Amino acid sequence: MRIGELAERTGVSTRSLRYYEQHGLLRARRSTNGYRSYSEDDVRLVSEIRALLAIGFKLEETRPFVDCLRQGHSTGGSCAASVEVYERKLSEIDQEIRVLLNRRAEVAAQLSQACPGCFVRG
Amino acid sequence: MRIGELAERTGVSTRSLRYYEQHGLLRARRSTNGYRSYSEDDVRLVSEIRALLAIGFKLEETRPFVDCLRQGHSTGGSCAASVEVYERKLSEIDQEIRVLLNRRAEVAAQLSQACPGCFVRG
DNA sequence: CTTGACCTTGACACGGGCGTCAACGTTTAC
DNA sequence: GTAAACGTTGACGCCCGTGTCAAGGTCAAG
Repeated sequence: MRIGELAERTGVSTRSLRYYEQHGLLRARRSTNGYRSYSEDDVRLVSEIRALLAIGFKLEETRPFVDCLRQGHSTGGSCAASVEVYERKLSEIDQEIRVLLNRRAEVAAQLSQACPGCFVRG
Repeated sequence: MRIGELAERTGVSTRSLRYYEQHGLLRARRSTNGYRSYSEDDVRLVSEIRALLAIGFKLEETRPFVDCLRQGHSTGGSCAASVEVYERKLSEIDQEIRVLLNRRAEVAAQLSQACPGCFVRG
């Protein structure tokens, strides 16, 4: 299929698909006219990328998952490198949560000082 | 005092001070030679801005606090507009925390599926 | 042949706060 | 006098994924 159909089937803009390719995450055969040509596997691959981006992964972090799929695994997360990224991401998220909790406490403290009558739940 | 001294006393780069001025948060008198001239009050003002930025405020969101200080209040948070920003910020932070918690759960779920032996605390 | 839908590459814009450099004026110290 | 340290404005870069536009090639339908 061509890029337009892949875009439609995955819900991803052609701009993004070309961007993924530019960064080596998506590879396309080329037709004789120069058009990109994709297979069914690429639909899954793009879906995997989007699913990861949706839960806060950076594009670069999806690379191990993409490689994993290319190596024939049914799931992008089945490889050791992917598991490592999962675990690293977990700790990053935990760290961000800690930062936000600290910020929240700080803001709440300042608010209650500036406005003693304001009740701050939490 | 001139910009270099203000930068040193507040620990803020001159670049940042000019940036704040460019966005109307900091105002400087000008000496005859064109140099910016600051007062003691500006030290407090810059400190207020930095304290707010440090807890996740956007620069624009510090404006009510700055205005509040300019109106003679001893604390930037003593004005109604500031309190509103505090409260809005609190709910924004809460929302971000919820998003991160959802992401964490999602990542943990995918990890435990990809690697059943991996123990995920939380 | 023309129209229009599709494809190609390349490039600019965004947001946000700041680093950093250029090119130049001023003041201070020697 | 001159060098160093300071000041000025203006501009570009960064991150990062995407929108959007430009200028063109390709193909199917009429």
